[in-house]
Amino acid sequence: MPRGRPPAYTRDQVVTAAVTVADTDGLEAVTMRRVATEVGAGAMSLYTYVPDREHLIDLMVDRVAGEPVPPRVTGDWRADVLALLVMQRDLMRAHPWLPGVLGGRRLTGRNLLGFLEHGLRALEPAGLPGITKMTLLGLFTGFVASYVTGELTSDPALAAVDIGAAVTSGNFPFLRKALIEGGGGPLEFPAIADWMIAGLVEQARHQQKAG
Amino acid sequence: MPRGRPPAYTRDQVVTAAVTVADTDGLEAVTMRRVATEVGAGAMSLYTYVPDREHLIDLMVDRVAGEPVPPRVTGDWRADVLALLVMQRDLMRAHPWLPGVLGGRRLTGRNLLGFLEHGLRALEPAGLPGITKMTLLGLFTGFVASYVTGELTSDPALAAVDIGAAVTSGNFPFLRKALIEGGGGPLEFPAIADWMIAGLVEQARHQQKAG
DNA sequence: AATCTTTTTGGTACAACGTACGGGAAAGGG
DNA sequence: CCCTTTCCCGTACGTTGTACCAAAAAGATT
Repeated sequence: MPRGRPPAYTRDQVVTAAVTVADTDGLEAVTMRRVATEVGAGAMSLYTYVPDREHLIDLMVDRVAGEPVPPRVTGDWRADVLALLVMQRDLMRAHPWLPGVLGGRRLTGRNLLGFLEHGLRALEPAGLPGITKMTLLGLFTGFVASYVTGELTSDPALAAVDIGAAVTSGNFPFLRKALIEGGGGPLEFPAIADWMIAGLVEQARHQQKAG
Repeated sequence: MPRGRPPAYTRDQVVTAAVTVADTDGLEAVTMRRVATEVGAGAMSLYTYVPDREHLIDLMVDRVAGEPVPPRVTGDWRADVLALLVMQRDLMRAHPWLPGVLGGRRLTGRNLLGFLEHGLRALEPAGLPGITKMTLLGLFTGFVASYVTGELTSDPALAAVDIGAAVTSGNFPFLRKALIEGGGGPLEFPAIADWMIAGLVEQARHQQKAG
């Protein structure tokens, strides 16, 4: 039987509140005080459930990583990995703060490790060293993150450019032309993701043979 | 002739100091007070040269983007873009804070626009709509950033995983196997970057035809 | 020469942040 | 009934970005 005063909240509540705040008001709104208020607790009470803010973000990542149910692995590694990346993309679009916190983050938590496990299982038939498979999965996820970041900035490149400066001065003729001319819808994610998967795996095989 | 009290410092000095601080102590060490101290000015004096910290980071990005001299465009778009990406990678390794701040940032500044211009010029012979070219360049840069982030975390995947938890519990057999088995050197950047460039451009062409 | 106008300097100050500290509260075990 | 353990959370401190303003330093004007 547990001794001492029983907890009034749970770690899950805290993480859930943090994710909700991040989803609605962005990651910078995830302050200890704000999350505590959302939970209904005092600010310092959070530290019973979480060692610090950085760790809380780790938990947020692992939380949302547990939302989607990964599709069955069929044995067709190319299709299986593609399905995984499509899932990752959907996840990042549902939680726009996710791509931004993924870089360089330590992989902790059951769900995140589960993601990795699933990817490794999907890549198994491709026949590569384990470390190489992990490297590839990291590259894939990074690619998805940067693709989604582009998507979320609403119009990948156009909106991100200080158009006035570019077009006014005559110093950027190609940029000027690219901005003026229209055409060319957005690149479809599944197609380019599929290409990436096949291409990088093939590359890894080549380098394996050569090295 | 300029009226009023003459400035004691320059915007360039401020940005240089900020970049130096970021290079040596990381981006989180780039505080207004710290940069001001480095310059030799009072903290609030920085606001004469820079509207706020976020803008200062924009300027830092544009500053380092002006360091390398882009190689000549030869007309072989595949090789030209590859040279550009190799240059980007070197730049990010020299300034490890760079990959982390690139996501979703507005493209401002002569040097950054120059980068884009150079990429567009290199991609010109590939024959694609301007917007598509810009989207591709964004994807390329994102890929380089995530590759370098993996590199800088010292061992792409291995170090990033909480090994103990994975191997101890029997829940992650594939992960366990991947961690135990050795082999497979790191993927060589130029090779996979080259593959990406060729593959994505080809994909974009296909989608252009279909759409 | 004296004053006015314009611009930069940097000290003071404030709100918001993460979080260390510690006293009080709430439970079970003796 | 008290002791031990655990949790709650108010107070407080150091650090952050930056608003505000008086003082300083220059050219322009009289």
